[in-house]
Amino acid sequence: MTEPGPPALLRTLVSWQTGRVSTLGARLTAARMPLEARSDFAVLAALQEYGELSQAELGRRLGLDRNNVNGIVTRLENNGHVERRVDPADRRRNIVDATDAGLRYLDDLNARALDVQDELLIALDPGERQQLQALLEKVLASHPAQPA
Amino acid sequence: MTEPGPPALLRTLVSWQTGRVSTLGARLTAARMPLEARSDFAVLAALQEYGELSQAELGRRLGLDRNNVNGIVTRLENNGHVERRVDPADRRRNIVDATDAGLRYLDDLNARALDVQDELLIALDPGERQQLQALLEKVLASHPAQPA
DNA sequence: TCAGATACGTTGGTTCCACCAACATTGGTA
DNA sequence: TACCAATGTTGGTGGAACCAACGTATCTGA
Repeated sequence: MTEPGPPALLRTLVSWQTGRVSTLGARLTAARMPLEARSDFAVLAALQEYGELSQAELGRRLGLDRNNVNGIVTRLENNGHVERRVDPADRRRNIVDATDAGLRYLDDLNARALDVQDELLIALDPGERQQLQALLEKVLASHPAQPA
Repeated sequence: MTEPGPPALLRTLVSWQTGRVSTLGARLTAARMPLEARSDFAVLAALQEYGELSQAELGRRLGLDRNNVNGIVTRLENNGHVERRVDPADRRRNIVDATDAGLRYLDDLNARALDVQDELLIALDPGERQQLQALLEKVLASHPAQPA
């Protein structure tokens, strides 16, 4: 029987592998929530951990560029998950802060994200999951998160 | 000074990490070749390793759906990297095969892909790279490559 | 045998995301 | 003061994963 696996040139290419795993994650995510919720999750997680931030700073911390941050924040604002106001100390900036509803929304999204994670990594034992996460973190830490 | 790192909720989420690493890989790739070459690379790698395949089988082995395979094969055909003919044994199928020029193109793309890989994984020693690759492979192997 | 289900390729369209370009406003600096 | 940099905003491009529908060809089972 023909093994329908990917060719070796791809199987050994981390940049290809991560793309596939990421797509798998998106697919599992889509089964539980609208796909756009992933951006919401990232922004709300940053606001929860760091408190209020400007849009540009959100972009820098999350690796998103400021064009996209704008759209995400607008969506969150329309849904009451976030408040946006001009920074009186620097009127170029918009200060973004999570609302209570936003934090509840975050908790919900986080629970679903952990479910996805479990399903995605079903083949790995806890030690391997920890290893994988640490290696990916190391890779990311070595590259500046460029966009602003 | 404020550490501009991503929040812990994301840093520990493999599905988010892989997305970021994949984006980094795409960025490094884009610096060396047109982005669309990544699809070309995948298809040509499969043809080199397995020989001629139908479009549907290409999709199954690579995890692409047949709509996108069609576009990629058309592009490769227009550039003389691939030949496409109807399977006489099953006239529903198109048999796709790499040309000599296509295989040379593949070698070129592969060399660049390995350069990208080196730059992407600069923070990992050879043992860690091997570990990361093996863990990702294990994750992928546990999930059926769905599209056709 | 033949009628229905299935597989394949193709076209056309949607959504998400990364990215680029340009602009007005505001703040910092030489 | 004159210049430059940062910010938010709008509008647009391209890649990739999807979904829907269609015609053609093959297979299956009644």
